[in-house]
Amino acid sequence: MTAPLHEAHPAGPGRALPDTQQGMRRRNLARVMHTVSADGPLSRATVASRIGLTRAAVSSLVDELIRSGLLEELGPERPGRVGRPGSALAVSAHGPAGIGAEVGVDHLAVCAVDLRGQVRAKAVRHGANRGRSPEPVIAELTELVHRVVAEAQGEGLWPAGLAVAVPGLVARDARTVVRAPNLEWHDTDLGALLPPDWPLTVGNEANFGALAELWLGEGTPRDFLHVSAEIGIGAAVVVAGGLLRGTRGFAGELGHVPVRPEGPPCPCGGRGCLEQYAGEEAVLRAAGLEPGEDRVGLLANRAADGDTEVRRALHDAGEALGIALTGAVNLLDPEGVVLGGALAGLAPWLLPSLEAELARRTAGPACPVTVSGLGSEGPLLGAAHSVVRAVLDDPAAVAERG
Amino acid sequence: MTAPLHEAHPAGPGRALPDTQQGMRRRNLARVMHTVSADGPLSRATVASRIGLTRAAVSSLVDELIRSGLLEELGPERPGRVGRPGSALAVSAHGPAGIGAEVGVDHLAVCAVDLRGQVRAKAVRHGANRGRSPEPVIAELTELVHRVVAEAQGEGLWPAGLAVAVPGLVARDARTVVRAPNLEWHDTDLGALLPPDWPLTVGNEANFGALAELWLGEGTPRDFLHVSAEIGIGAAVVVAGGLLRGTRGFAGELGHVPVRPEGPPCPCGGRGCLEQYAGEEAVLRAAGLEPGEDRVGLLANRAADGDTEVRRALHDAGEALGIALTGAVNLLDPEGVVLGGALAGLAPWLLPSLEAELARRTAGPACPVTVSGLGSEGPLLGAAHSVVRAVLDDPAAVAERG
DNA sequence: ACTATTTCGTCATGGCCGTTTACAAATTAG
DNA sequence: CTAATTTGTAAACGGCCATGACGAAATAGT
Repeated sequence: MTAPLHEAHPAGPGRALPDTQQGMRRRNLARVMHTVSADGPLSRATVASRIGLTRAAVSSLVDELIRSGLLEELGPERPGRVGRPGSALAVSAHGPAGIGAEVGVDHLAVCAVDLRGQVRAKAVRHGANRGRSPEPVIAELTELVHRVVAEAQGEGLWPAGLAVAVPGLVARDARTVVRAPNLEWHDTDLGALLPPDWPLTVGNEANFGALAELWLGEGTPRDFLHVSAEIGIGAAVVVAGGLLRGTRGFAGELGHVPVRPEGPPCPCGGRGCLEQYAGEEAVLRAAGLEPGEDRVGLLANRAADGDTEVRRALHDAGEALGIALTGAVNLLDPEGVVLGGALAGLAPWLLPSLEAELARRTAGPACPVTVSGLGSEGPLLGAAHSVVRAVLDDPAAVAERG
Repeated sequence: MTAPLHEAHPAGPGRALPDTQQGMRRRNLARVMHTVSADGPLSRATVASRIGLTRAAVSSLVDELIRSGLLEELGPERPGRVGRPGSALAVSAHGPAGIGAEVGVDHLAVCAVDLRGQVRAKAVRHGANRGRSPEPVIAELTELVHRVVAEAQGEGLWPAGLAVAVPGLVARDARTVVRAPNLEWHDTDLGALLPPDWPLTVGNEANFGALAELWLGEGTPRDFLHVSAEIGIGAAVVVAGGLLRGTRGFAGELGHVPVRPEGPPCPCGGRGCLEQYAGEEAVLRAAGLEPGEDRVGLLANRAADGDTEVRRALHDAGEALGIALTGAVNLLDPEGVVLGGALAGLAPWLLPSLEAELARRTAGPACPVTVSGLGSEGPLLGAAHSVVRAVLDDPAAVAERG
């Protein structure tokens, strides 16, 4: 019953439901959930006027949602205005929870997020996973999932689904990891390894990071480009509040956009790809550093210390990013560009040259570039929230499992 | 009541309607129209099973559509199978018609297309429009519209709306031409100049061309990139069967994607933009030709004659296109790339180098590049069909006007 | 303090719409 | 010529939202 991640939100809540009365009911349940979730505690009357139904209809919908444990009645509102005060409704803090998991290159993490968006349980396990075979890694992850679920259940929550963020390309079935270079995994079906019988979604780390930015970022627009560097350089394209995945699920490969057509050869077969200028390896080499643990932190420290070689390397990387982004911005006309993942930490030294290139090459006002405020938690939160969004999108489907 | 063109189709038929019983009815009317329109004559029972409603419900919907003149009963189907034969339904050939218009640099054209997609009336007027002020041009266009509408009415059709394709950027209101360099028009509100009281949509020529490709092309995928060169070089991005317009409506500016970051300066402010290598002016200069009338035809003729200078110019342009498209393909992972407009006619000499670059720079199988079969009629047909699609998307809205 | 006013939530009624069930019509298979 | 199958329609049914009325709970005015 879990729709592919990328199709969960292109046209708003629950658009895949049939056009029969039951489908209408389910869509309206979803609209109530979305409205209450988005705009805090709300009275039935307010919800009614926002979504264009009558108070009576909303009353009936709310009753059903309360019976299912998805909505809670908080009690009478503070009056303020004339008239009988409404009864404040909020999304339940004791209903379903979204379980998010992340397979990082050197850590595993799992968390549970309730419908209000609060992280209610979390478990992390450090240790390098590069080169380990999938089975033991997933076994460890499964153990963390069980621990987090137990903790969440202690608070009255129950798991509505699991979403796993991995640093690699994921097939459109949202279960199979096609290629994860930094883990050295190929064509691995995580669905067979992960035990839960509740809905499972596997997705690309950068994509979940972009969704976190969309759902959690302050003032994030509904059309933007999210650029992150973990495995090479990836961009997630968000259009109309939904992720653009591409025909094969490979959209957003910004790392292989040509920056200088006759530049250094790239493993992809091309020449002068962005990764040859702004990829982790390229930047470390240009900065005169050896690859090793926590390379990004090292770069940031050296740059902060005023290391000219490192600063020059980051300056040049920003320039290349600016050139590649100029192409992307011309093509997509997004409302903004967000730097996330490792790029966020290096932004102070990347941004000047990046923005200069972008401004220089754009006719009108340049596309604003901002830095993600979610730190390294983006993908994990995005994964957990994707499950929560699925509940909001079709509350009727999940209510049956309560 | 006319939705902006680009939002007419992102999520299928009539998705903006309210979730009330009447909205449900309207959406189901739309689904019946779309089904019958797409898959030829169909019986009520077949339609019912395709869209997942019961025969009784479809009967009622079809009755309403027949009464409105949007559907026609063709008579009993040829039996073939056991059981009572169904009664074939087809979209009406005597109902509403979409009026499409095109303001070209050296011609004006108007046509009427019926719900079946047939061109039923057409009028063209040759003559250069470059530099003329909008008023007299629009007056001439209006006269052509009246003539075509009269002809269509003679065949029992009535106009359901007008869509105008212009070679320039159009504001999101779908009425105002922000900038049309080849016409030398700026900030012109065509809505004020065009008389019809039926719905009006003004759109970019390249976008309408891409929609024509989407709706009329043989085997055109639902996710593709349509590249055309009339004013500079424009690309239309089609995602999930809908046009991607961008925040300001400027998406698809492929012409200003950087190809060689330190190449020749471009009026846009950048350097080495695609237009500096594959733009009309650049190609003519490289080929050693003077700008003048029918420049594209001249290029094609010379190339066909084996003029080495021209062939080299086109080879180089194809190379630059290939580089720019590599970036776009990496970013969007489309199912294919379609060359339209003037590029279609020059394809034989552009394609080899274009495809070579694309293949060289892509890891997996290269994105297939095809050539539009619609010739120069794409934008005009796309405009007319956009009106037809609007009717299919909300038949109830248009039935009232019959 | 008391009344009028406003707003909220609910209930009963009604209308719209797709489903279910039943049936006549039209064809093929034997 | 009968049995089987499929189509289209009609009537009864049930679900769902709209409408209108009502009691409840607050404010505003006297």
